[in-house]
Formats: sequence, structure tokens, C-alpha cells
Amino acid sequence: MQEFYDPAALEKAAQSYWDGSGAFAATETPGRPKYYCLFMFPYPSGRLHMGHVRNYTIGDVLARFMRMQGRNVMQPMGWDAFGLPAENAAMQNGVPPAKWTRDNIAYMKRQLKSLGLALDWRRELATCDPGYYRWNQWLFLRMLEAGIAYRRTGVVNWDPVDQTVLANEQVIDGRGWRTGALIEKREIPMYYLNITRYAQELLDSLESLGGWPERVRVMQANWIGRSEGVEISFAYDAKLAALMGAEGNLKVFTTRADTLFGATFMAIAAEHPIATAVAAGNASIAQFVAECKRGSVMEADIAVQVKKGVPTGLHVLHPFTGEPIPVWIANYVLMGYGEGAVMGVPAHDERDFEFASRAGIAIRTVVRSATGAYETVVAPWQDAYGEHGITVDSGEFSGLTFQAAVDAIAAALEARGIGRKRVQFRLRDWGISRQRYWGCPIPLIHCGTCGDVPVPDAQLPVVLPEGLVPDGSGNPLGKTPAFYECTCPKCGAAARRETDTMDTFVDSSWYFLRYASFDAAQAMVDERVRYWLPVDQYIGGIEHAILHLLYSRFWTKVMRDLALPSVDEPFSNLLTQGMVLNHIYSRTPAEGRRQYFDPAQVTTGEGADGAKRYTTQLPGGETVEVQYDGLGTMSKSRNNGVDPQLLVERFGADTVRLFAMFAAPPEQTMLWSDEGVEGSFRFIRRLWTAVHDHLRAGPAPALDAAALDAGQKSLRRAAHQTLAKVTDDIGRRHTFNTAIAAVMELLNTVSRFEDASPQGRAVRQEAFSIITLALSPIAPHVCHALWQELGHRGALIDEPWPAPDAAALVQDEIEISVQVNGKMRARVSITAGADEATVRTVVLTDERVQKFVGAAPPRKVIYVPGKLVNIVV
RNA sequence: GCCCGGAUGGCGGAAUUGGUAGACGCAAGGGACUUAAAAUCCCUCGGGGGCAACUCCAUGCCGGUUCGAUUCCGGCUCCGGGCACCA
Repeated sequence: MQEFYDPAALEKAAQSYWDGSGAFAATETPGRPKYYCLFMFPYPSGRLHMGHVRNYTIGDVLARFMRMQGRNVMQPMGWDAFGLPAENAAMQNGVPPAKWTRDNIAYMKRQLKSLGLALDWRRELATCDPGYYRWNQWLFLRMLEAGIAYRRTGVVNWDPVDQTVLANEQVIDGRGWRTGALIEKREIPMYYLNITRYAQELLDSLESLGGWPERVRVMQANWIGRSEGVEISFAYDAKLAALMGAEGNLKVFTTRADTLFGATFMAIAAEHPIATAVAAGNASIAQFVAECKRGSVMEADIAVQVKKGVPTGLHVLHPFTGEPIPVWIANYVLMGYGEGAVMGVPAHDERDFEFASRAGIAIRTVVRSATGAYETVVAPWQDAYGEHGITVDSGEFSGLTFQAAVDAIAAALEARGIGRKRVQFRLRDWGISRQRYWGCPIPLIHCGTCGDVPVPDAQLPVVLPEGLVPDGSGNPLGKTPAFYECTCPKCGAAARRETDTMDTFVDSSWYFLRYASFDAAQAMVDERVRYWLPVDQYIGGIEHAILHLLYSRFWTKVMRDLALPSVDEPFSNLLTQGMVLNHIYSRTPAEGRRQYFDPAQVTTGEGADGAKRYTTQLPGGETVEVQYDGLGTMSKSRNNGVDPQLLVERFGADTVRLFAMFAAPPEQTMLWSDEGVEGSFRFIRRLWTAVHDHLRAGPAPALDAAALDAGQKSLRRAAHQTLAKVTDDIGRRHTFNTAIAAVMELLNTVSRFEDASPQGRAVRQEAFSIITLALSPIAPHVCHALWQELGHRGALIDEPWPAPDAAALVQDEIEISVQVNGKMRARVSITAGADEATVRTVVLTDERVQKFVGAAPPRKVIYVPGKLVNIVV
């Protein structure tokens, strides 16, 4: 055995052994339990970052562990290759997005290979390949036929200078990121997928996802946001009817129909038809409507803006009292939600209260608490009383509880045909149109005579031209006649091809099905889906907890309903990995843009006033002061990424994998530390050296478990305890950090074990074999080599995961903790299996315990078998 | 603003079902080996008090439940994720 640990050589050898033997090529084997292990495929941004390494190592540890547990493991890999960054890069350096993307894929693939992941590369896919995205188009056409896909208008961020739709990310403080122009909202025609049709099922089947983190299920349930309420129609008064040109009514949805008699205003969105009609004849209202249409479409922006509104001077009539209620236009009502209008009840809704207080609108109490707690909030008005209670001042509906009032009011409204109970979801339909180039073309043709005509299946895929370079203004496809000029499939007349592309979430909503049917040429998916799906373990960032996971669940159900091979739920078990954070340092020079600096190059010192000072060297050599901006996810734009490639080159993949798993449990946010990596490297090297020293004396003799002395038994027990812990930590708890800590502890124990006798060497040999097996999912290369060095036949990758020897785990004596009044006072050693009376006697006669208990008899003794005694005096 | 998490030594973290707070590692300090350095090995390492045995305090803050709370409950603070066109 070589004396020194040489990761570069040994990792290359292990990888070529796996490649050469086709170890990770997965095939369907009916009857053998399968394990589909999937990590969220990466966006090919250029280089791998630590978040990727963490994500893929988690998956690889589980894949290798399950393989040793006898499962037929499939672990595929692909590229989420369409998206905005490629267009940005194109604008910066003039290279077409296709070339930039494919170059990145090639580079990142090499990086990935160096990590030694147990991947079936035959299944690799990239969503920008026509062979992949043609099936986006094909299924979209099926959705059109089924009425799941449809066209209507939607609101986007519009940059008036560049004449371009901007992504939310490209709007900074309400201005375009390139032009600095104030952003406007603009309505344009778009295609939508009717995900709300599946809202109830998406909500209900969350309960079947027991293998998902509770927090993700809660987030999805809140996002879907089912609420039961009443739809109420408020009749126009004469003036409003005259304006709208007909009798009519204003429809609202409310979960608080019991507060109907407290409605003192109606608030409608700026885009509401009534608002449009009023604005047409009133300059100041037109100005307010225009003001509402400025700014971004982001919900977070809208939610924090000051609630503003103007009265229209028009009224609707209360359904029971006939009283006129003023109609206001308000900036906090969104056209996309419900009916684009809400019933304002300031006394019992916080938002309405805030708005009414500012606008001087009347506040009318119609609910009081049964306990009287409400009296404290009546007057002077400080806050709304939002709890359920008993109705008051509500005509015939007074004196009812919440549910009774809602039921009675809904029934009365329904009898008159002006209301009904209804379920409302917060979830909105999925708009998939993007006015951008680098994405999957939407397969439609707009014909002057035939309207919107689907591209016939035989003409799929609609291929995206790959040589275009965007310039930031508009969609390059709209300036490329060769793409958009076409003939109508129906009438043959000249027509215009749709130039919008699909949201990239479409691409990622079904790639896991394609992996199972990776080489199906004539179909989107085939029967192999039924073998591999659902995914047994999905691993990805917590930032995808809602959108990607919800869209994938929806898409899978749509495919099922279109009678394609699919499943009810795509992912049985989900592990949401925490983000990898690093410090952020920046400075903004007197002229020019803010610059970010690599945290590894920043020096922390102390200023004259004792405050911390941060400095770094510019490329020119000049030292400058920088400011600390706190923690954030690693990103190129903030220059705080750690390049895993440099670490792999310096320490080897095993060290990088080990550290990524050791630094924190997988679900937790992890703060990067350069120093910690060296500790992981030292551990592997120490293991290598220890095995080398052990083998210097030649092969160890066979182990005779019956002939061991106390010291040998003790080491053997430690080894098997560690094996049991690692099995549980990896297989059940997914706490790889504690599994590694346990192996480190075992190595420390073995290193202190100096018995050179034949059985001593045999026990040590077994301990090293257990360490090698237990560590192999995490650091597979070095373990592959150590396994051979330890004299085992066959490759470690094909070794079954061993079960701990129950006989080795038996303990003769156990330690009991003793507390007096809940404070730890002593530890006593007791024969394993002693009964409670014996334990009590031993504990109560212990002199350290006596000191605290004193002469008086204990008031109470609590005994936790095998663990603890608490004496209360 | 709304939804979801998190907070434990100088640092990353451990304590699995309410039962020994600080495993394992990093950093730091001391020592051994070495001409020297690197590497390696050994020791110390939450804070206060005490010569010591030992003892008191301590898991973001305030309060509660319990024989016993890092763990459960209520109220905060700060940090992170998401908010529908970043992926």
C-alpha cells in the first residue's frame, strides 16, 4: 500500500473503474425494488457553485447507500437550459445564447464528472434541444384541445424606453434595470394554463405526500389558499347604471358575509370596467387610474405601498337595506384576484380599517365578541375587530354566530338570485407566455382570417433559430421574418407565427418523466415511466418549495388525465436542501457602479474607534475599504461564490463531498467556511495513514468473536454501534453530518487501540472495514481504494450494506444519570437489566446523591428505565 | 405587508420521543518532533467564583407549562427563503 494519500490518482482510478464497468447504467428490472434518485437539474450558468455540490452530493450519498441496500438505483442528470441569463450574457458579449449555453454545459459536465457522482449519463438531456422541447409544444396543443390552455390578457412590466417587457428581476425600485425608466403595467394577450381547475386536487393530495417536509406542504396549501365564502352582487344605483349603459351589479367575494351590514364602501381595482368607464369622463380619476398603473406587478411591492383610493361618486345598493354604498377605486385591489372588487368593512378587516381611517369613511360595528373583549376596540377606533363573534345591528340577521350568520345571509341572497356560497382559491392560472427569445416557441400561428391556429403535429417541432443575439429591446424573434413569416395551416394564406416563448418552468415540469423514457423517439414518454415513477427521492433547494414543485405536480396530473403514462404525484419523498450562504462585501466608487468583492480576499481589521474595518486589494494593487453587507446566497452578481473546482483540484472530490456533508445538516442554511475544508482533508489523510500502518504487519488473521478480551470487545462494540448509527443517520434521518462525526469518533477510537495481538489485529481489521463501508457513500473514491487495500475481493460499489452484529452490541454495564430536583448531580454504573428497586437502592445510597437529598425521605422519584433517575425533595 | 423556516462556545454544529448542554470538526493557546519550516502527535479550550473538592450562571429576548425545557405553549427581536416573468 502506498504510504501517502494521493487523491488525484486514486479518484481517477476509481472513476475509470465505475465508467468501465458501466456501474451506474440503470435498466428496468421488473420485480427488483427500484430507487429513482433525482436532484433538481441545474441551470447551466457557467460553473458549478457550492449549492450544486451540496445538492448533488446529498443525492449521490442516498443513491449509493440505497444501491448497497439492494435497490435498483437510477440517478440521471440534465440541464435546465433555457432562460434569461443566456440572453443577458449574449447582450454583454455578443455570443448567441445557444452557443453560450452549450459551452457552459460542456464545461460544467466536466466539473460534474470530477465529483464522481453515480450518474447514468446515457439519460442526459437539455431542455433547449428540439428533441426535448418539441414535446412541450405537443402537450401544449393537447392542452389547447382539452381547454386547459387558453388565451386572455395579462399584466406585464413594460419598459417604455426599450419598448420591452421586463422580468420582475429586471425591475429595480420601479425602474428598468438598463434604461432607468419608470416601469408601467401593460396588458397584453398571453396563454394561460388552467391550474386552478386542479386546485382542489393539488390541495387534497398534499396529504398523501408524507415523505415531504411539513413546511413545504404548509407553504403549498397556503399558496393554493382555499377559502369558503359568499359571492354577493350589489345592484348599481341609477347613476352607475346610466354610466355603464345598463342595469347591472358589482360582484364581490367575501369570507365574511356575516359582516355584510358593516359594509361602508366598495373598493374596485384600477383595471375594473367601472373604473375604466368613470375615468373616461373624469380627468382626476383618470389620473389616479394612470398612477395605479405605474410601478411593477410584483406582489411584494404592491403589498407594502401606501393604500390609496379615490371615490368615484357612484354607488351600489346594499342588498338588504337598500342603502347606497360609495364605490372607490383603490390601489390595493388586484384585478387578477377574485372579481377585482371587494366589500369594504372597516370595523372587521384590518386592511379596510387602514384604508377607511385614512379616507374618512364610516366605520360600523356589526360583530361583537361573546366575551366582551371587543369593547376595548370600539371607540376610540384603534384597530379592526377581525375575530368571529356575534352579529349586532344586522337587521333580521342580528344575534347570530359567525357560521349561522353566513348561512342565513347566503340563503337569503341565494333565494333572491343575488348571491351564493362559493369556494375561492388564491391560486391563479399559470401564464406561460414570455416575450423573449431563448425559450421554447409556442406552437401557434395567427391568421387574418382563421384566427389563432395551432401548428399541426406533423410540423412539430417549431424550431427556435439559434444564431440570434438579443439587444435588450423587444424579442429578436419578432425581428426575424424567416421565423415569423409562415402560411396558415388552415387556409394557406400568409400568416404570422407566434413569437412568444414558454415560461422555463414548463421545461422543468416534466423532465423527470423524460429521464425514464430518454430515448423514446416517437413519443413524449413511454411505458418505462410506469416502472421508474414516482421519483423515490427528490432533492433540491428550498427556494423551489412552491412554484416548481407545484407546476410539476400539476403537469404530471394533466398528463395522467390526457391518458399518457404518468402518475398522480411525481415525487414521493422530498428533501429541501438549505441555501449555501457567504458574506457579501461591496463598495460604490464616487463614479460608476457598485462593485462586489470576493470574501476570501477581504481582510477584517479594527478602526481607531474600535469598529470593524474591512479592506481588500483592487487588481491594480491599491488597498481600499469595503462595506459589509451581511449574508447572502452565493451568486455571481455579488461575487461571493466559492468555486468548488479549485477545491477539487487542491484536495480531491472526496474532501469536497465530505465537507459539504459535514458542515451542516442538509436542510439547514449553511455558511461557507474555507478552513473547515482542510479539516475534512486531514481526516481522510489520517484514515489513509491509519490503514497503511495497520497493514504494515501483513494481513490480519480471521476474527474469533468468542475469543476476545474486554478491550477487543469494547472496540468491536464501538465499531458496530457506529455502523448502526450511520445506517440510521443516512437511511432514515438524512443527517449526514452526524454520520460523519460518528465515523470520525470511531477512527479516534481505533487510533487509540494499541493491541498488536492476532485478535487485536482482527478486530482492528473489522473496524477499518466498517469505516470504509460506512463512509463509502460520502467519500466513494478513497473508500474504493481502501477496500482493495484491506484485502477484500470485489469492488466496494457492489458490496451489500452490512447489518450490525447484535451480539457485538451487548453491554454489561450501563450508566444512569441522577438528578436531584431536576439538576444533574451524579452518574452511577449499573448492571444492564437491573430492576427499578435495585436502581433506586444503588442511587439513593450513593454518597454524592446523599449530599443533595439530605435526611428527609424523597417526595417523589422519577425513573426513566436505563437512562435517568430524578429525585424530588 | 403576507406565507414558511431559523437563532446553542471565538466559528460550523451535536443533544433522534421533554431526561448528562457543547459530541465531531475548525480556529486559538501551550508542548513534543525538526537545524528550520511544513506535516504529524499530545495537552488546554462557554463564562464567573474557588488552592482544591467543588459550585453558581449559561441554548436570541420576555413570560408560561413541567419533577425536569435547547426541545412544548404565548408574546417579541433579528436573520434567511418565497410572493406567481431569476432559476
